[in-house]
Amino acid sequence: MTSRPTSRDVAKAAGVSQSTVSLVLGGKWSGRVSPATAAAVQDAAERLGYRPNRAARSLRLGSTRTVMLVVPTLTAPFFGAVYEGAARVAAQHGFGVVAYPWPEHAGPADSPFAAPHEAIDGILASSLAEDALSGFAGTPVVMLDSDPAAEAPTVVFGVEDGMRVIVDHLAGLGHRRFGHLASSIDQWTFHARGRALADAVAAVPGATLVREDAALDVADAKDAALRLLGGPGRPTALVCDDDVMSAGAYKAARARGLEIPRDLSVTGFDDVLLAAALEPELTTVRLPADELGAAGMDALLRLLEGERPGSLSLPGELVVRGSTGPAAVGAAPVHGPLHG
Amino acid sequence: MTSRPTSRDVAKAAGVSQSTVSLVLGGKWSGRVSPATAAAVQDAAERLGYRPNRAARSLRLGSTRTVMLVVPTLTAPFFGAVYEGAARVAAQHGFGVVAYPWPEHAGPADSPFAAPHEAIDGILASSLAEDALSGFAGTPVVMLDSDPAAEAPTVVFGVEDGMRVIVDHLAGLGHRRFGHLASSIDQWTFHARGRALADAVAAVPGATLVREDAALDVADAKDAALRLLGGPGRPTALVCDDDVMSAGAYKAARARGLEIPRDLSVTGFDDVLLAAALEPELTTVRLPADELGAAGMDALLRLLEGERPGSLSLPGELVVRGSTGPAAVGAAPVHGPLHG
DNA sequence: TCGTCCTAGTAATACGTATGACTTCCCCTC
DNA sequence: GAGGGGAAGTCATACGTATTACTAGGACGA
Repeated sequence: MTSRPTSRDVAKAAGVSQSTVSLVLGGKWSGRVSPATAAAVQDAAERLGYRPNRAARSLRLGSTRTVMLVVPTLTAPFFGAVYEGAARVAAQHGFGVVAYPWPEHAGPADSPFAAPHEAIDGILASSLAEDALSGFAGTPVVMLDSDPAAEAPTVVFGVEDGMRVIVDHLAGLGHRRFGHLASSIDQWTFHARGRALADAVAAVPGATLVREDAALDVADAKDAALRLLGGPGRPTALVCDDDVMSAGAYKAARARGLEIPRDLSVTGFDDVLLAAALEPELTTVRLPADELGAAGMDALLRLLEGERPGSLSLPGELVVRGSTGPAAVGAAPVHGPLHG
Repeated sequence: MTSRPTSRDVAKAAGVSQSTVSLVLGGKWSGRVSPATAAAVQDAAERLGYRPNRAARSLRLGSTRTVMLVVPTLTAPFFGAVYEGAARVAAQHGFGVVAYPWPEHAGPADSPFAAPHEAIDGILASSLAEDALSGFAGTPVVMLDSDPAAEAPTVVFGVEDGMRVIVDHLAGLGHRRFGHLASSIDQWTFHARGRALADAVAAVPGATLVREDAALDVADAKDAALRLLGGPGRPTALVCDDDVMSAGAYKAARARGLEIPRDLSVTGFDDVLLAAALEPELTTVRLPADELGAAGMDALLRLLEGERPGSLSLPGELVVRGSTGPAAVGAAPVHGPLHG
């Protein structure tokens, strides 16, 4: 036999009918098939190296046991980790995951990838506006790192806590003048980070916050950071929307002759590989991307089974490294402490 | 109608038989169906939003039009880019790509991902030993960045050229004492890089090469680099097996009080985001990972159509940035220039 | 001894598509 | 007017599975 064996081949080998094979291998034979026969079937299946044909099974069951993961890109390690977390959980339930990189600026028709409407049971979409998925109406969706106000169940990071813990850390080091190197990307994640930072700074008596927006790349972030560090009364701490922007902040600091962390503290967000590669190593908030993927897949599988999973928030963790230090004394605000 | 329309629904709406719908939508109706009927069918399909059921089609055709991409991980941007390149080409031919992260040290059974033997038409495997794919015998395979001596068709980078161009660049700057910060990973890619570097250095009159092995992470690379920079007659140029290791080299240089590129030149390999984030920015060889994926997928699709694609080598490109400079005079070999 | 229930299985069918074999119908030629 | 042949479709079937409805044969109680 040159092609793959079917359940009928197994049946013939075991001397039973195809139905029996299906019953046994489906695990639903309690009281329907004798243990001896079941064992014979399993033995035959093993011997022939039988694997159920997935297409046939999908056709019969009306379910592909495949889930689509939509991400802006896979070239960012963050989303790679999301994929791996999601795929791990999916595999435990016999589901496969097909990744679908989809730049946020692209419309539904722009995607170079053929939309596999028909081949999936559900969608896990990361960092995307919900309406980008029009055209998939009717397919169960779970959104990751997106506006929790959306209709679909959502899994996000606890950005508020993350920013608060950063600001607390910096405030504890004496910082009062904060700069925000913000992403100009129109995405819920970054809006949330901006709001969270503003709130956290507002909770620190006497603290000020200035903000510059930039694209998510090193060169552009450097330019924005240069502006932040330009005038008098410059910030003593730069809070960046993500680690890559921090690299730009580093370059700007060097260009201005500022030494990190002596003259300037810098923080990131995400804790990707880059964070530990920088000099000095970057203080940042670690976001467990794989857990995001795993939790999202968990929610999606629940949704597929008819449950209605609630939205969820995952905590980040502050990782203190070498890029943050005490605020220079001379850099403190001239006026004394306010509001006690 | 709440569930998705089938070809039979379209047939009813267009007033024809299901066969006709299949013929028209399959595009094989030249001389079998009148243009008017064909138009009516297409119109009805459009109106109902008909999409062929992929499972049924797969079952009928015996082909899933899905290809598996096996990579060590997706958390490395390099492999994310490979995926995107492969998926782009696949989509143009109506194929989907399911990624399958598989750490090289894991055996076939160790993978947390259920092996979808039955659901794929072919395999694109990156940075893997060929025998890791036992158990997929009979499935067409194309190997990426792997030993071209393998049975399967292969697409690799022209590592020899890459290393030669690095060494030429450095030799042109006066360097003669080279250090190799090598990956300890037992993988064809890195063996090839080691050989290529040795050959390139051997071609430079009076040049020497010392080597240290390390894991592919910043901390371990730093330790190895410290050893390389330890003794007298230390290398004036450090050639690293990849960009991440270069970050370790930077840290070691700083620890030794060496300034890059004044006291020490450093080069990387791959040109990932990190390369441009380092200070100074890293001179490296850019490997077009997406082209690797695209070329590999192209070869695989050919293979699936019965052709026998040959192996292919893709050129890298030297990107000169700030981490390489003239060899310090005092560091030059004591004997004068040889061979003009 | 007959009806009933349980056990251990089998037969038949449907999922939605693609395609080879057929069927009409009509035009054309001799 | 008989026959050939092309155009335009339709019929029937198979892909491999999961599951529902059915059956054969005992065992058992009354």
